[in-house]
Amino acid sequence: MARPGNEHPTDRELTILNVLWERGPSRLSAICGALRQGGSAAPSTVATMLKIMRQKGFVERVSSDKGVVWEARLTHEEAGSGMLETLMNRLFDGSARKVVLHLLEGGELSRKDREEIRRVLETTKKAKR
Amino acid sequence: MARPGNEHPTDRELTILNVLWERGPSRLSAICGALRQGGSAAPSTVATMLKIMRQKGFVERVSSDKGVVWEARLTHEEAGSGMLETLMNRLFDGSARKVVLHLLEGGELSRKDREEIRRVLETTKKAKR
DNA sequence: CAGCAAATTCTAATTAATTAGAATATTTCT
DNA sequence: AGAAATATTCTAATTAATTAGAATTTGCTG
Repeated sequence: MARPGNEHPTDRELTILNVLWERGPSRLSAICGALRQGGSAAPSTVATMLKIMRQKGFVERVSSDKGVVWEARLTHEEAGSGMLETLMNRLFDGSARKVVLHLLEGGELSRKDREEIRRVLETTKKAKR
Repeated sequence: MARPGNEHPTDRELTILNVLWERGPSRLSAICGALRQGGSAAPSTVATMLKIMRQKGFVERVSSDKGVVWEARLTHEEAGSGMLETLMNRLFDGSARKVVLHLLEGGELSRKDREEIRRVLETTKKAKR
């Protein structure tokens, strides 16, 4: 047996997905253009990547009237939830509480951020569950 | 050029690190034993993995009086912070706030968890920053 | 101490991920 | 249309990650 392949997008794949999430369905050239900001990205490289991502179901290839466009099938939301959950399980005992506390103690939240969090906590206080 | 290699431990590497974090410095056999719960783990496989992880600086090989033991050099804390930060940057605009809100809204926190979070928010309210 | 058992290292095979040059197809401009 | 520019696909090379069989070393037992 050899490596099993990741269920989540890789780091490079994410850079491509990010473009699609931001700009919506795009043609290859547009993706390459967007990626050029911040490093190299030969068109053929991106194309190969898209092919593989397509096999994984992360993106879809759609032939519109004006050539081929690529669109994300995996949503930003799904990717975020999935990857955060995996990380949570692997490094935070599967506890969302631990993740939150880690962030709170990490000092990466401004006063305003904390305000907002408190507000959300209040709002959902009486919610079910 | 080809793949650049990940700065963070891979999923499999994390399973090994988790053992070391839980049990402290361990010999290969102990690691294999711990991994056996939950899938395969040929000793030679784990050994190869440790060798690579050593090159990456994730673990250290220490010859004690009673044979070789392996210990984690990368701490649980470091791995958690680093990986969470990378994920945050890639999928949450680098915003800890967004991660927290995502978790709050995901409904994965019990009433008790939310209590604790609120308490921590209070405590650090007047802190600097 | 010989012999068995457990532990460790050596060596190598397999697959995923990443990269891009060359070839081909398409569009655009004169 | 013909040439030039642009976009896309084909093909293949390179490296990381994962796996483990075989060989070797180390430790224990009778």
